[in-house]
Amino acid sequence: MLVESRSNRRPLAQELVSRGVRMTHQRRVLVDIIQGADSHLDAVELWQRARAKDPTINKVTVYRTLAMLKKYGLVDELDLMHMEGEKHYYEAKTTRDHIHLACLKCGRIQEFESSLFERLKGQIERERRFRINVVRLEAGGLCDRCQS
Amino acid sequence: MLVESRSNRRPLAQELVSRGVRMTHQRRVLVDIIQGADSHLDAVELWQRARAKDPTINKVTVYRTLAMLKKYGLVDELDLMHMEGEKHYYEAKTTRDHIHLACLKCGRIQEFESSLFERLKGQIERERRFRINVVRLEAGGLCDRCQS
DNA sequence: AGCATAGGGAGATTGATTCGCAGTTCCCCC
DNA sequence: GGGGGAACTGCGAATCAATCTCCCTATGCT
Repeated sequence: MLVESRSNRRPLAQELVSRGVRMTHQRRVLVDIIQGADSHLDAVELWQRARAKDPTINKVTVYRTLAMLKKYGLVDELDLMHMEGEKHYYEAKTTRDHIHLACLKCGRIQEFESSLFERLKGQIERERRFRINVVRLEAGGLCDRCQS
Repeated sequence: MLVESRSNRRPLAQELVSRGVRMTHQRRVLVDIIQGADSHLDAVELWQRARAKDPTINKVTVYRTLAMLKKYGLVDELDLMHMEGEKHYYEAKTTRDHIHLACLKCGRIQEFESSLFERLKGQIERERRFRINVVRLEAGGLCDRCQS
């Protein structure tokens, strides 16, 4: 894991170039989609959107690019409680970790930030001397709209 | 991936019967293994241990039993940061949720409990009116032994 | 522009999990 | 202490995401 702190929302493409990563046409297309996405994308959805811009982009390239972004700590990989199959979802990493709340009834995904979460991470690092690289907190249940 | 043994609940088999679930020979074998396990088991490991007791038990039955236990909220499903492949790990649900810390270097899994975690869950339920059924918090990084 | 090499395309492959169906077992009730 | 019948299991095949291999192409440096 080559995770380093990253300034807030600098374009991913620019970020990669500054780290000496070769910027290919395919990577630029993929990275732009991830950054501009309105929702959490899985690999196949990402592939389909990429093909709309460039029909030659291969699914394997999508996986390779995602693995590369993960390696540099530029995306987070989510399971979203495996609500549909075992696929993974991806989002551009933000400066602050957040929690994903998955409604098991309607499928809506909410995000939640909390200073308690930050304190909890600090407690883990202190009490266990564990250096956290990546953390994932997901909750499954019923959202406000789906109760009663 | 060693974990303290968890007999802090009544036997799973008994729990299932009291819920009106049919107790078959296969389920008894599987549930006993899960309950007595010294580590987090994946489906195939569980299957192999079950076959040692009853060679006819089929892998599919393992998956079906795990799905059933999940449905009743009697086991937790873990990803352990997908350290080796995409398989899932299972543990009998304990009375208190805990965090899994996965060392990305040596593979050791530690468990961590915290009242901050409980407070965080409470905050989510209050502020978002979200009823949490199941929650999973995993952190990947370097354990104390693997630093420096 | 030319070169060395990292990156990409295509199809086959793996590995975990699920499906369809036929045969079997548990367990409620007499 | 047997049915009866729904629930469960075994088995082989199917699915689905993700990965590998082989070979060709394009990027970034000079």
